[in-house]
Order: sequence, then structure tokens, then C-alpha cells
Amino acid sequence: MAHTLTPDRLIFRVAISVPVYRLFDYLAPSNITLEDCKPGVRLEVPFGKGRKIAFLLEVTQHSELETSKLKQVLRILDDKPLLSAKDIRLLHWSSRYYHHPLGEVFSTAFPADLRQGKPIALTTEKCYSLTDLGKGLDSAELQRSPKQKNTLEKFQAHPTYLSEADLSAWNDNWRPAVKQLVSKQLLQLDLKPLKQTAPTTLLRNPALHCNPAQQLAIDTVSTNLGQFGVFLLEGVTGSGKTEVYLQIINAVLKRGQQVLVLVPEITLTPQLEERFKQRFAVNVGLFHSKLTDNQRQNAWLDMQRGDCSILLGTRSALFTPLQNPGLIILDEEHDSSFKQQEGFRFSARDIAVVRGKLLHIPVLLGSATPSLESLHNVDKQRYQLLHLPDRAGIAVAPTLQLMDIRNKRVQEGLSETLIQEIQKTLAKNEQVLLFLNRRGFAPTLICYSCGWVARCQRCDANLVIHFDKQSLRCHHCGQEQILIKTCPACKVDELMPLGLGTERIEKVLNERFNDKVIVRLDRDSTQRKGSLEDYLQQINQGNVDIILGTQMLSKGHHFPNVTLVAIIDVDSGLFSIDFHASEKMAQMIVQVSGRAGRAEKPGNVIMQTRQPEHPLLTTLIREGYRSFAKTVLAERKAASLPPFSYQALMRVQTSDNNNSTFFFQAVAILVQKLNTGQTQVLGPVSAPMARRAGLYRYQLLFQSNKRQELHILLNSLIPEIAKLKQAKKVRWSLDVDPVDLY
DNA sequence: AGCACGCCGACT
DNA sequence: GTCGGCGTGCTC
Repeated sequence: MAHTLTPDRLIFRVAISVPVYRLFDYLAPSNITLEDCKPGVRLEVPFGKGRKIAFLLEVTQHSELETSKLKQVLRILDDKPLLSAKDIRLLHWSSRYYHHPLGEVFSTAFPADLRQGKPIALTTEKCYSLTDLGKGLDSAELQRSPKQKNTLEKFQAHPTYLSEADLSAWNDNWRPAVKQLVSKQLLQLDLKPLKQTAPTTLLRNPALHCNPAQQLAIDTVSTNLGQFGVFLLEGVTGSGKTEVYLQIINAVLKRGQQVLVLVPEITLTPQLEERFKQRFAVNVGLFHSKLTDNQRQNAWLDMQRGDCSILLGTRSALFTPLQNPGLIILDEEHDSSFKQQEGFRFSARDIAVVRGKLLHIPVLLGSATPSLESLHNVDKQRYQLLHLPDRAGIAVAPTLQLMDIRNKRVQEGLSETLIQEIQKTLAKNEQVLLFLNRRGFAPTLICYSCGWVARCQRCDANLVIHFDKQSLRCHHCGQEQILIKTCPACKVDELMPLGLGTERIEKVLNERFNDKVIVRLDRDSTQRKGSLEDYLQQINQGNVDIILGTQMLSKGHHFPNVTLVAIIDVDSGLFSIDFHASEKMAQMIVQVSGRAGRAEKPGNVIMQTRQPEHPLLTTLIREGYRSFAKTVLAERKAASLPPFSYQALMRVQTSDNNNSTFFFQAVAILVQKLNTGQTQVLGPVSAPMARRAGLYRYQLLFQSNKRQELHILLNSLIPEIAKLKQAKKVRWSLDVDPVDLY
């Protein structure tokens, strides 16, 4: 216990960002008081040859190691922890749940500079308020400086705080005559600690009128502020989900609390940011990987100090500390981008719920196509469902139809009937959107003479033809080579592209609709920075007739003039070995469909299929997503698959198959010893793609009907596996609640 | 993850 | 005779 500690021989137990499960003990710095020993503070410690940043976890007087073996902490970097006690508990929980080293979990909670030990230079005393600054300025002084006057007025309208660096940059722009005056103001402010002035009004614009379902959702969450609860807001595209978010956020802001808003992709941030800034007169912070380290750190600290009221970010923003937390919103909660797919493989959605519970605040999950896990949690009454059944305004839901293309004339993937539908739509001066989730020209290059197929040297995969770049590319390891014309096996010039990619569809469309403007949106066509935005602008200005693209199209963007959506190949999601595939397919179909008929024009969605009788497809088309979800959940229950059971997937990669054999033999012995419960251990088996980037890949699946049992096994097993000498010759990782089983 | 130690091939 | 390859092992 802390009060029994005597400062003469204190030991700091710390976590360091290295991939080991063990913690490290250090001698406390000399001349410290117990006051200095606050768990969570960052430390600088000697580690191996160099120095590292460590996080203080515990102060004790006992170590497994002899005192003489312990090194001393070099310095304490923070006078108080940057994270709250509850957030520190959240990190401990995350480390245990995902079986990931605590030091690395702590690291992911901090922006890069703070993780590397940067002291916090930006103390409140060093911040300047331009609002205050402006008060001392006579606007007459600025008559001949319209630019500065303009900026000043902008800052006066919305309180914004600047760092010293920002301010000096700003200062350089003044005319010398004004500069002197400004400098005088700065000196005064420097002595004054900054405190956030509460805006006189939070709302910049009056709220929109809501329909009863929206109002019920708003009221339900708003009356539950200040306590934990998870709400699943199910609203089809165009049902006014964002307006519900905005009005609930308003209720949180009125309480003087902050809101954390998470979205799956960076591309979704600008629209939401714009909505927030239009509506609220508060500071909105951004946090995602396209920002600079500095921008991220500023947003992080702004939230930590309470200088910002809303943080909008991606998965990486999840752990941002909140001075006064009020609500977590996670939009498009079904999206698998919320699951980190390497290193610390956490689900931002699931940790957000745990965080809400620890902080005693509501968590609002939103989606038009909720994940089966969340719907199951509604069934179990763990989440409360808020349903927005109607499209807001006069927009009508699109009609969905399957187009049987068996025994039909299909030209490069497009059936004659589909082409006629496209023509009809274009004739009405409306836009068409075509969806195909495969980029490149064709996924296979085959020799019609001898049957040779272009394969990747390093992966068990075919090379994809990219006609634009005259190359053959592996989409799994990135390897690229020149597109060949002659078969290397039989030397005959009969190499043919087999299958469909977006480039090929684009070519057909250009031939069939040569007087129309066609835009292709995929990773290849939008590599140049800003090109996606340019295309979207062209589309929304009505300069484009046909939009063609990959899943990039299915997320967030609105195409009000699109009235025909065609999904060129809907069958690929039906026969995957991954049980998640049908769920993802349905979500994709509904999300893509949501792009059509947003305005007053009704939309039509055509799905080309060779499986028109497939029960999952017909259920989705005839009865909608919820019926589909119910059917698939029943199947999952019958098969004891998640969410009716709990999984953890161990992945192994090695260049030498013997090493993985030895590794799995050693693991099997440990499992036999430690698995006292009912956890099933399935495998090891080769991964669906057995070789990738030159490495052989295997997986071992742990599955249990009781989450607790699975974790009891993993708790004892993982540290033992980490100690195996066979484990050092392979690359292994554990994925708790995997969403991709490849 | 870094970073050193350590034991085998082509070079001044 | 050395420089350096990356296999192995450790970090309080």
C-alpha cells in the first residue's frame, strides 16, 4: 500500500514500448517524494544501450531482481499523468483483452512526440488568445490592413487559441506600425494564464426540424447523458442520422462536456467537420493519420486540457484523453476499418464501449447496416436500438432487383439488359453508378495456347493486369513487372485477359458510350493527392454521366443525381470460406444502394448475378437488411460461430516450413497442459493464401462458447508461447475477435 | 523493436 | 589476415 512506502528504497515498475510481455523495474530517481510517484507519468529510463520512454505503473519496494541489477530512472517527464486514472485502467484492460504488451498499448494512446518523450512545452501560460488581443486594438489602426483586419475579426467571432509559434507567424504579417502595438499586447498576455471563455452561444445555426423517429432518438440519448449506455442508431442512408448526432452533441455541449466522434475513414472527416463547424460555435479538433505529428499533438492536448469540445477522428483517436467527457459517437460502426489489422489488433468499436462504461458516459453507434455483433447485443438487451426507418425529406428508398445473367449475352461483364438500363437513365439526363470491387484490367492473364497463367513469384496469387500502366501487379505483395505479350511457356502470342476489373469496364463503357463522360474511382485512379476531391466535385456539378469504381464509392459520398446503381458482380461474396463474407456483402450492397436516389429522384439498383435463387440474396432483396441479418444470425447460432462463440486467431509466418512445424508442436504441448476448459483449438492449417510475400502462413484458431474461458486459456498460454525458443524463429501474432480470417 | 555478440565467406 | 553477413538473445 502506498502509505506504507518509505522513500529511501522505492522501485518503479514501468511499461516500455517493446514487444515483450514483461514489465521492468527501476530504482526511483534520488531525492523524490511520494508526491512525485504518480502512476501514468512518463519517465526517461536507461534501457539496454540507450534510453527509452517508460510509463510508470506502480511504485513498490520489492523486485524479483536484486537491487544491484536495477538501473535508476533518469528523470520524470510529467508532473502529473497526461491520462486520467480511468483511461489508464482502460489501457490495462485493452492490454489484457487483446493479449498485447502493455508498453505498446500505452504507446498507441499517445501522439508520436509525446510517445518519444517530448516535454509539454505548450503550457496554458504560453497560449495566446487573439480574442483578448483584438480587444486592445483600435480597428482604425487596421484600416489599411484589410487582411489582418479580416483575420482578427474572424478570431474575435470564434475564440481560438494560438501557440507561440502560430502567433509569431501571425505577427510577421503585420505592417511595422501595427506590429509595435501587437507586441505590447503580447507581453501583457504572456503573464496571464489562459482560461477558456465559454462561448455565449453554442449554436451557430438553428437545428433542423426532425421527424418523430429522429426526435425519439435524440431524446432517448439526451436524457441518458451522464451515465453509461450503448445506443445503436440504425438509420438508412438519408434518414438524417447526422442531424441526430448534431442535436445530441448540442445537449452534451450544453452540459459543458466534450464529444469524441470516430469515423472509419479519413475521407469521411471533411463533411462531418464542416457540419460541426456550421452548427456549433465551439472548437473542433481533428485527429487522423493524414495530419502532421504536430497537428495531432495539438488536437490531443486541446482535448486533454478542455480547450476543444469536439474531436473528430479515426480509430487512432480512440484513446485521446478528455478533460470532461460526455459522449462517444462511432459512425458506420459495422465498418471493419475500426479493427486495427496489425500490431495491437484492437477494435475501436469494442474499446469505445468499454471506455464509455469506465467514464460513465453514453456510447452512440450508428449505421445503416449494423454489424451482426451489435444487433445481437440489441437482442441481448445490452444495447438499446434507435431506429430511423424513413428517409428524411421527400427522398424515396431505392428499389433493388437481381438481374439473372445466366445464359445471357454478356459483353465484358455488362449484360445487354443492363446496357439498355444505362442508356435509358442517361437519356433522362441522370447519372449512373457502376460498382465492381476489383481494380485493374483483369485479375488473370492466361495463355489460350497452353494454359499458362501469370502467377506471383512470392505469393499464392495471380498477377493482375494493369493495362493503363502496361504492367502485371500482385495486389498482395506489391510486386510489379512489365506486361508481356508472348507466353513464356510456349512462346505463342495468345495471352488473354480473363475476368473483370474496373479498367476493363471503363474500356467497354468508353466504347459503348463514347459521347458520355465516364469517371473511374479506385485506388489507382485517385493516387494523386486531391484527385478524389476533384472527381467528386465534377460528379456533383453534373459534369459526369457514368461513375465507375470500387468500394471507395460505397462510403459516405452522396451522389444526388445518381438514379441507377449497378453492382456488376454480386456473387463473389457468397462462397467465401470466411464466415464474415456474406455479412460484408450485404452491408456493401446496402451501402452502395444508398448512393442512389438521395434527392427527389427515386433510385434503382440492379445486381447482376448467376445465383438469382441464393437464399441470402433473395432475403436481402425481398425483406431487407434486418431480415437478412436475422437469417445469418440464426445460421451463426446453429454453427456456434461468433457472436455466439468467441474466437482468437493465432497467425504464423515463416520462410522455413520446419520452423512453423516445430513451433506448432511446442504450442500443442502447452495447449494440452493449459487447456482445462472447453476451448476448442482448431488447426493449425494453412492460411487461405498459403504463401504471401515469400512467407508461408499458417493459423491456429481458438474458439469457445464462453468468452471468459477463452481468455483464461490465453492468459496462461500466451506468456508461455512468448517464452518458447521455437517462437523466436517464426513471426507469430494473436488476433482476438478476428474479422478477417485470411 | 533495436542492438550487440558471434561464427563463416570475399576482399585489401 | 580483416569486413560483414544476419542468426540468436537480451533489455530492469
